Amino acid sequence: MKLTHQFPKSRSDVVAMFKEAGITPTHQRIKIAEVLFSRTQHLSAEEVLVEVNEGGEEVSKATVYNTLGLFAKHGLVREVIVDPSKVFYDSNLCEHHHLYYSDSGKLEDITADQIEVTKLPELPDGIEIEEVDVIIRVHHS
Amino acid sequence: MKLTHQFPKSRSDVVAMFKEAGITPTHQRIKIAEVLFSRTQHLSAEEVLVEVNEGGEEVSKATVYNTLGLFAKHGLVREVIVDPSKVFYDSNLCEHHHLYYSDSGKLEDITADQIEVTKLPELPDGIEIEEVDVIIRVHHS
DNA sequence: ATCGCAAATAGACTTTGTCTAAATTATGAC
DNA sequence: GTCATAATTTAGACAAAGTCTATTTGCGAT
Repeated sequence: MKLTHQFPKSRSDVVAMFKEAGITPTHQRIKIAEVLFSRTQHLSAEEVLVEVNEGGEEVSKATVYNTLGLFAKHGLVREVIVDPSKVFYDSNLCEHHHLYYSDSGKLEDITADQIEVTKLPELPDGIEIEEVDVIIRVHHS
Repeated sequence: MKLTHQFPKSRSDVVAMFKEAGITPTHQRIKIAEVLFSRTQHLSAEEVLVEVNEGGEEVSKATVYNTLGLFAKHGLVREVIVDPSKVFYDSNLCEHHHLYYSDSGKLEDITADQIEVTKLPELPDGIEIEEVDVIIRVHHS
């Protein structure tokens, strides 16, 4: 198991991640990463904004959005699109899928070994797979 | 193959669908359904609004949103959540999955026989599956 | 130290979607 | 048919997520 899959990540873990990804470790980015990687979780941008600003320091909305986008671009977090009203940022870096409770809006991880996708379609030349998302939408009966 | 899987659907097909679902067939709902079921396609609410109002008659924004939500609730269309900025309404009633081009925003169907999900996780008691979505996110390389 | 550039910021703006209160239309009883 | 009632539609105000712009800040290289 890689260091980058341990939780919570310390400030130095985060900075090491940034270095590996070629991301300049600014104060704000480190703060946001510390919030995200305190444990495996799914946070919306708004939730990150609130949590980051709970202490005294201020991080602006624009920076939170920019930074989450930057992290996603570099594979440090995963954007999970299940709720039409907002994007979730998932700090779980292991391969996995999602269980979405449409009645409560809650999102849970499903480890990769619990789902098997055995057949995928042939794709045209020049088309590259980014990700195969499996989302199980459930509700309380 | 059921009648309800033929495209395009005529006005009377649409009215029959409504009857079966217990939906009052108003003028506006019929118009919206005719647009949706002219062929298998993925339309956003905005696109439906524009298309519906291309002729002379007017259907309001609120009605389009209400109606699409109503159709989705009764299983006449499927909400596809792949793009964080808008919901797609899918008129394809057969079981299938999706291919999403993240660079162009284009959405394509993948027939059910092209993907095999052979293993699903055990779910807690009292939890009911609504839908298993498989989304293959791709881009041009 | 300072120059230059990347990053951060406030706040206006856009877009998607929701809500409300009023007007219209359909429905059922008679 | 006509009335009362309920369902549906509507315009426009509103809300929330996210983007954009112009300005400021601050770090890295020299």
